[in-house]
Amino acid sequence: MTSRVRLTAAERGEEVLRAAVQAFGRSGYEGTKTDEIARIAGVSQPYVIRLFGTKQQLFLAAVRSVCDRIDQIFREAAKESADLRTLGQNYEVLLAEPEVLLVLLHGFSASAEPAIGDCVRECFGGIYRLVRELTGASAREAREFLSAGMLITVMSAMQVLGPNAISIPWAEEIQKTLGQDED
Amino acid sequence: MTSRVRLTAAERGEEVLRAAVQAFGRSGYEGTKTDEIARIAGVSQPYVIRLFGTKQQLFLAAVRSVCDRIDQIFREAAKESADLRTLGQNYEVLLAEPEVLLVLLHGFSASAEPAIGDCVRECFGGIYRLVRELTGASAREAREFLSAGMLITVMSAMQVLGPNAISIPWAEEIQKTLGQDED
DNA sequence: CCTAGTTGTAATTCACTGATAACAAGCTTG
DNA sequence: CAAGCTTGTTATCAGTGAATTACAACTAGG
Repeated sequence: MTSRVRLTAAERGEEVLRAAVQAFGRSGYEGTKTDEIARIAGVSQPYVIRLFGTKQQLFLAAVRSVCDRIDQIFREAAKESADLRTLGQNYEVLLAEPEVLLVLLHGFSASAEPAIGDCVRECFGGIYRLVRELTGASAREAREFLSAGMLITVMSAMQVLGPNAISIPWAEEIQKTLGQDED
Repeated sequence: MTSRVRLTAAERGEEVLRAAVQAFGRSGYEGTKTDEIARIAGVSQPYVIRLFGTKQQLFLAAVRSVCDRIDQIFREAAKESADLRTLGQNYEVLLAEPEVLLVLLHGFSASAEPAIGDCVRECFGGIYRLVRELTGASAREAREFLSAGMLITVMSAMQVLGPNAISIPWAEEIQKTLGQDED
């Protein structure tokens, strides 16, 4: 019926994964229906399942995908200048790709599910280690850095930060302090 | 069948609300079934719905409830000593009541739902304002304080902080830095 | 060109879940 | 003690959503 082109399973899988990041970012693990992911990707719902086995495996793939993206951003930032300030500025760039932060947050939230918890702990631990390696920051400096990142993440989820953010006094007050020195 | 005592709707509502905080803390908004809440509270599932109207309204009540709890903890802490350090130490006390932090986190995650977003923004804004009022902290100090709180919250969700936390090197490294001075 | 593998869909299943309705039992107040 | 309100349950429904199965259409290699 459709005049869609045929892709290899790997290519189609990439498209579905991108759709999954969008959808999971909006509605979380439990809240997202595989049907919705299929609709975004432009394929049928059963095919989404066949490509990834289960909804949970697709979610894990989405979490790993956004962690890779964060990894990538930090590595590129460190090429410019290997300090926390530069990494932080680039983390805020992620506000323009809200799905990335949101999938991460939904991963935290779904950590009670054992398989998801394992994956999320590994990913977050990886980011912590990467930050310290790239910048040579102390544990405490890295902790403060990640803390700020977590606030940005939850504020993004609350839709008070980033593009098309709801304008609220307290949120703007906090936002103004984000550009300031960390030490 | 049961030899349960009859309570007033208000009293039973309190019990159901406590059960809801437990359940939503574990499984989030979408992931928690009203049936599970009913089981914990020891009442039938339809009664849970009748007491709160909808699952969403019950979730909102749970979010407000944990915000009140945080409010309460900060106010009590400030009676001892009205500074961020004292408030922070008391926030860490919440690690012993993980449901509180987890419901808050699940609230952030579910903020895409308009009614939930409104409620969560109001609650979080209230906490920010309260912290500043109680301690006289600057916007930036308050932001750093809340940032640390958010990291504690997500680490609690990842089960790497608090009682019966999974032991992981990077998590313990971060935890050690939490007691240190903030400035 | 035909056959075997690959990509994809339609139809269906089946367990589950929030919500409603109808009903039962207990209190309380005149 | 009867009538009416409150507390609570059982039965049920209508919708849904992940997963399975069977099938169709395309493609490539011999």
